Amino acid sequence: MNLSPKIENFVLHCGEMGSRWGFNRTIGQMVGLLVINEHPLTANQIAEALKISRGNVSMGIKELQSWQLVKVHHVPGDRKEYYAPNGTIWDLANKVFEERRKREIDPTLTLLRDQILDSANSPEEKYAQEQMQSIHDLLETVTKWSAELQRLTPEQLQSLMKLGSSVSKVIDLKDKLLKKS
Amino acid sequence: MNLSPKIENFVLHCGEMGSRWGFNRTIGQMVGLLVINEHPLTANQIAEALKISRGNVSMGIKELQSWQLVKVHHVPGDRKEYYAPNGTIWDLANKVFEERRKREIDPTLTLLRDQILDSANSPEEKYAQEQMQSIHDLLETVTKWSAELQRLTPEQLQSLMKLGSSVSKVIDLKDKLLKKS
DNA sequence: CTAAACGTTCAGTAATTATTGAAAGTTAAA
DNA sequence: TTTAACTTTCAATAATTACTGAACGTTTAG
Repeated sequence: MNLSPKIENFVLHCGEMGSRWGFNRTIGQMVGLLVINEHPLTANQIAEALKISRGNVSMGIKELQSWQLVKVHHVPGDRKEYYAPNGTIWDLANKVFEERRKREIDPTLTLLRDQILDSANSPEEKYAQEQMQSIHDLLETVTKWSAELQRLTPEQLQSLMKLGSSVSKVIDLKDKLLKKS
Repeated sequence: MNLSPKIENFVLHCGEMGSRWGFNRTIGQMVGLLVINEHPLTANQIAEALKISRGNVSMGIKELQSWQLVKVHHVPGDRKEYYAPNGTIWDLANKVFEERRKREIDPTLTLLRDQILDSANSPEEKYAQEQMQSIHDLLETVTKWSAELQRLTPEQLQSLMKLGSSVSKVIDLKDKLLKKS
């Protein structure tokens, strides 16, 4: 496993971005490495390519599996496990998006639902309650929207995104549209 | 600054979520505190409420300003600075979203643009190139889409998000719609 | 000009998070 | 059943990130 400079560059970049995408540097590099290689890699190949310990690879793979970002391949007559990205680039991005929604939004939504049920017993709490309600409504809207997007086929999604500046036209015609349906 | 249990609960939760939203625990708490309080707070009030040092508040405010999440108020005849959220809940969410796009997507887009210009000189690089192109296209689509969403008024945005399950109908009618415009 | 009241900076330290590597677990061939 | 070829786990440690508090900077009132 000797990476060409171009590929190494990409992998290192994924490492730097790793923590911003929700994992850590090593796991970012692992994603980059798996995505950029046409063929599945063994844990040892990953350890060697990234110059990290075998144990670290094992933990990283475990984490990536919890995000559903990798799948395991087996070669007949070979006991090693071969790891590959679990789907296309598009699929992976979707999974990251979904998983982050679960981690970044769902817990707050749960908390807010509980808090809102309690009644306020001071002016400060009254205001706090209102703010919590706003946050709740926002997050709920985002969650529903995100569920809708997940239901679309990749083609529909691309189609929607490529609407671009005509999005506002769509919105303006929404009412007319809804009457038809 | 003595927080009621309910409010304290919310603030602590914001702290726990802080790092998932892109900052750290203290800064998460600061956002929570500012949002949940009807009136702007001074740095000392923040320090006291969150039981952190004055210096930490100063650094936190600086960070929040870089995200454009707080604004400063002044009271005539009072030298203290009063901090408040920079807009509605909706505005804040938008700013976090936008800032995160800058940090999580833009640097990768820049890298990929450069890498794609270079020609591949081996089969592995050929494949790598294709993958990078896919990632690039995906990120570019997301970036453009996000720019579109930023251009909408909050009302239009809400309206779009509330389309819910009729999103697919909108997409299916896209062609018809585009012909009209 | 001086002092008081504020804000900022940053070196040192504390807290958290990531990594290693050795030990233990698992599987299957011989 | 033994052994070899793997994977996993986790305590110790390294690396990173966050926080404190003292020193310094700035502004204004007296």
